[in-house]
Amino acid sequence: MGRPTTKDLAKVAGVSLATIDRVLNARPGVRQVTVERVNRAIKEINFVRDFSAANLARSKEYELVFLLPDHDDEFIGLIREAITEANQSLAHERINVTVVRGPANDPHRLAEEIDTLSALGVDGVAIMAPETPQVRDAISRLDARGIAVVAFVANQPNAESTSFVGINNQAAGRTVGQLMARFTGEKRGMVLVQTETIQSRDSQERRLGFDTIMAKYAQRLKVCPSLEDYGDPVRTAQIFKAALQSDLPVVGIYLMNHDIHEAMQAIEAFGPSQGIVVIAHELTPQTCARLVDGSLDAVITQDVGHLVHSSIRVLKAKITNTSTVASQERIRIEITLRENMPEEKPTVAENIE
Amino acid sequence: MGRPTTKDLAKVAGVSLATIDRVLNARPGVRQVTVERVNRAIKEINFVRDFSAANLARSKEYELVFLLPDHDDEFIGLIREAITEANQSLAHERINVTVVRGPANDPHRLAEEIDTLSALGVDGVAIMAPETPQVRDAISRLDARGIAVVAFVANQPNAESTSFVGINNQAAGRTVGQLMARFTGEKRGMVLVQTETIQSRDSQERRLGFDTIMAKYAQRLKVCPSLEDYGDPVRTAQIFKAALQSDLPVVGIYLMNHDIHEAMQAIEAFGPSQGIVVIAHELTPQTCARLVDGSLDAVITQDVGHLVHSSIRVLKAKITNTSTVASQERIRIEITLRENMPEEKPTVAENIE
DNA sequence: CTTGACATGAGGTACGTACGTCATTTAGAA
DNA sequence: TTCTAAATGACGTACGTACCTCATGTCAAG
Repeated sequence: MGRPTTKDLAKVAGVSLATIDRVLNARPGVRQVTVERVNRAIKEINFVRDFSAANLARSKEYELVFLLPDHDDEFIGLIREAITEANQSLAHERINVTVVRGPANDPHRLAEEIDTLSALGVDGVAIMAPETPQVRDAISRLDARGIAVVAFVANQPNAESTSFVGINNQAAGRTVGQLMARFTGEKRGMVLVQTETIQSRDSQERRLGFDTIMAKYAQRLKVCPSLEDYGDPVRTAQIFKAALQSDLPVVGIYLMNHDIHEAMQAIEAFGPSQGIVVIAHELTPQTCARLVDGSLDAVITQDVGHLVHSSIRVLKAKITNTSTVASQERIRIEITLRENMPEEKPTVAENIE
Repeated sequence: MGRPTTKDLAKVAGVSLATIDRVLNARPGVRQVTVERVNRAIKEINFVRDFSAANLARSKEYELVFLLPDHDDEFIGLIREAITEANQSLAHERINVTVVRGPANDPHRLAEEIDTLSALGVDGVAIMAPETPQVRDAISRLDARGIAVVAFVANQPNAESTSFVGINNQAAGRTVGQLMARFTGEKRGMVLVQTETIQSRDSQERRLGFDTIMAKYAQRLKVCPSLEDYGDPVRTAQIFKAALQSDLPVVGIYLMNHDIHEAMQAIEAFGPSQGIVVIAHELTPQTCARLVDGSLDAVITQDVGHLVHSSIRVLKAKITNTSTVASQERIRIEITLRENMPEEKPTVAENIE
């Protein structure tokens, strides 16, 4: 005997299949007493709806959308790859994932973009965007229309009923701090922190965590105010040149941006060739290469595949009103050194023949 | 229009549903030319079988077994929890996971245990056991009966057609080496390496990786021969006492065992209270606590939930003869410091009501 | 030409659920 | 009691696939 079915449930609850159906799908026309009788029976025989069969019968596909920033850095690229991959492996489960790009730095237009989604028969949205009042309101509107929402990578702490899939940035900053404190040994000097803009919540949280640990464990080091480059390569070069040529020797650099290309070039151009501990975020082809050649000492990572899959699971759970396994949805703050970089291991299973 | 169905496939291939069925399920009675015609049509319309529907029709449950060592340490406990959890979340997918315990250190009896499994209608087995000829042969026998096998945590490199779900232990050892080299700063002295037995393949690989890095980056440190404690608490205390009271100061300790309780007690009893860098494996309640209180400096981790889920996905893929997404099945070597320890974040989704 | 082996088609039932229609029962008010 | 609306039951069809039976087609050996 397998799991109990709706038939078993009907028998135990002493009602017909039709009533079971009405209760399970929250259709009208059932007395409260009967609803409760059915619910008791559900618990009694530990009934769980067979979602494969349910979806089959509904012949419904879940439409999920990832709303990503419209600029392209390597991190976003990895996310898009992971989404494509997920879309393929989830085709079996009647889940369709698409990507929509939105202007991350224009809250009004972004909010409009979000509003558009609700018209398109979308069932769930994962939003990666800086927190703004406009976005928060747009999320509420989605919520009002019964569309599931997840904050993806960037938290939306003020949007209610929106789960967050991503890392605790303050903890990430602390982790970088700890590594910086330990990797610099007993050296004295200056630590640079670079970011695109200190306006962004992520930057602020990471910086806060970083400072906490530096203050606690590395008072020998002087942590400079964040260097903002506003995404401008010329400015990046300038600020690094200035900082690296100041009196105090630079012993550590924390790169908060996803895109580290310009910064690394500036460091190589103006800094000493050896001995600066450089720590960055996100494992991309570029950061990988730089871990290998030693120009980066550590990279703080959130597993992109995990981020995407977790978001999808959470969205699906919200849509079908089921529960998720909390421990599985926790995104780890990973530390990657040259030694524990993922290798390309050979594919494990065979293809369909 | 959703995905193509068997009907569409039949139309395109110019054959009947019955023939499609025979081809898809490798039933006899179809000419080779016809099989190829169907296969061409599959590619042409990009047909993918709907496994939910297929499983529904089969009304078959997949029986998976995790064969775990019969001793109980915290790591095994975590694995068992993860399996229980997975079993619940996979009930929807008609996957049943059970745990069987086997005598890890008695290859003959373990092999018998494995043989028993094939009688029980088991479809797939994840085996966590040291590599021995007996086990390898038992795995071949499973294989011969068409039962999918995965080597879990401990690799079985000589068992053919057996995938491995776990980490590269040599890389893990290298990672520990790098951390040890950097965390000890400029200090000089001795590094201890403790293991249950240097016989085990895992220990050997980890040690090898560790030594490679120490030789390369920390020649100032003297790495001692591995201290074997054979799982005996008394012996653990003895060897640590002797090592810690020798002439050269101990600056670092690498604990390879899952169970670190005895070792840590000995270190606290006989070593200096401060300044020794201690690195261990696996994130358990105990190692967590010791990261927090500072008596451990770093823990090398493989995500247990990921291990379990990945094994299940790989087994399922083998059984249904489908493919897995390689990047998703790669188990990361994670570094955990106090700062990036997983927090208990509140459950994200609601329960069924 | 017959025979038989094999290849293929046609059609049904089942899996567990969704969802529709229509008939019937029940409860509460008149 | 009688009427009415609400609650419930009975039943059919559908989703995409598996798997069974039986009929029919084809081809080559005898």
